[in-house]
Amino acid sequence: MTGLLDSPKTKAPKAAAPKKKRMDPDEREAHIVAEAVRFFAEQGFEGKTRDLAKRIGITQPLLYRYFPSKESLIERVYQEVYVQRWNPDWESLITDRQMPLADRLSRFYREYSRAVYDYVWVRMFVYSGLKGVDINDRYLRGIKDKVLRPICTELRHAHGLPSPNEVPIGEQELELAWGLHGSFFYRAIRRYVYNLTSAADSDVAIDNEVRVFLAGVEPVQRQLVETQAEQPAH
Amino acid sequence: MTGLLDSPKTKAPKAAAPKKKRMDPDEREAHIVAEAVRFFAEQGFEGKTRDLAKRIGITQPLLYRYFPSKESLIERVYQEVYVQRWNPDWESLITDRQMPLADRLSRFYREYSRAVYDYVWVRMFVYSGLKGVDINDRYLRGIKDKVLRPICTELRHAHGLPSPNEVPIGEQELELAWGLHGSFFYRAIRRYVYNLTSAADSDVAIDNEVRVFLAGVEPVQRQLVETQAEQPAH
DNA sequence: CCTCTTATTTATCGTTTGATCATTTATTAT
DNA sequence: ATAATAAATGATCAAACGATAAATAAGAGG
Repeated sequence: MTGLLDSPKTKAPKAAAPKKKRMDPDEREAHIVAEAVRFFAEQGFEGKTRDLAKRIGITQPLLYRYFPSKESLIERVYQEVYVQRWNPDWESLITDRQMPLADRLSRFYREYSRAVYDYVWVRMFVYSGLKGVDINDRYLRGIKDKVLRPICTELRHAHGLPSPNEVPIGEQELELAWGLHGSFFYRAIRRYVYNLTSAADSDVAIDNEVRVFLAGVEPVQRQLVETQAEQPAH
Repeated sequence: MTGLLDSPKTKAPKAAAPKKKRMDPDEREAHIVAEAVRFFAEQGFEGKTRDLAKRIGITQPLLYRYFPSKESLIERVYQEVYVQRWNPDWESLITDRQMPLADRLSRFYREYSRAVYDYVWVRMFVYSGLKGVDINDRYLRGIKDKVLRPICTELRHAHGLPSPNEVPIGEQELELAWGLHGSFFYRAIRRYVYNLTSAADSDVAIDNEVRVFLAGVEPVQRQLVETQAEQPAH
């Protein structure tokens, strides 16, 4: 199972620990990481190690027995959050032309939301974006290549337009797919960054967004592709 | 000119100061605020006062002659950023039925982007969202009431559907408008939070998004309104 | 029971950070 | 020029922070 970010580590978190004054090192480490993930998602990476320790129920110096520095703990937290949240099957789902495109997009965004529509994931992604960590750039490049470009390609096919081999996908055309993606992801931002609660069911909202998009995108894409065909390289 | 956030202060920033060893207090204060705005937008509110002072070209204690605490400076920065960025004319623009709806939406989002599609504004808005400052909640409530609900109402009118007085606007219906708004604002996030550069012209992208939205939204909204009419209160 | 190992704590160091105060120095008024 | 005003600096404090080292105590093995 290859993630969208290539990362070597693959380690399943252990089961919850019973009340014990002294923990097995592996257990303790897993426990620290698990709490640190939520802690930094809430407080940001400037969160204080003393606060984290208090929350875990240990003393602050104990953190330094398991991680040589705060930075290394944060590094570990990153891995914990961003690894294993991408299912490579999704790429073939989007391009599976035996299924109607509307179903493919709905299913993809429903399943993708299961992995990503999550307090920790969203906040940490935005935090690291603001801080300029390279993770976002890599990840979004993956989104572009493995989701948005394929969507454009499938739209071309559905609308009887030339394939990307014949006419490359232009910036504005790609922006259409970003629009769909944005209407999806912005809901997560509203919820987990802005803390807005919505009574609207996410799956239903996804279906509706896909319907609106597919019902309206054809003439716009057609125009963009025709323009692109005339001026292959701007 | 009433802002989307009700705020009392209205003070125009002065002109740039010439090289002078000693500044007029008003000038100096304006200068500090102007630099602090960019500084906190970059670094976040945990940015150090010493770094800020070095950047301004003054000593750190001088900040405390103009602001009693770091917190008060941040408060001032908030006001500077969020006041005067809302044009009340936009509300009447959206509801001006003498103009085609497509033009209204395109014009609104083009003009709105002039005010909001900005490094400082976007980053600070997201920062304060993560930190749980109340500004976001108030602001987005304004967006909902002054932009998204009106859009839903105008869509109802354009599609010959009952007005919100007869059938109230449901959550999922509102979510459609959030979708348009998200496809717009997510582009700003990509650029200023994730630091992704796009060759796509923003105004063109807005026009395309509005076109896709208007061309595809009708059947979905119709279905939602009909469902809503049957079950007025969930 | 005693001993050994080591997980965990207590105490503390060096630095950073927001904030204060006495001093200096540029500018204005006389 | 001289005195008065206050803008700006240098020195420094107290608390907070990441990190270290020595002391404590929980658990395993004999």
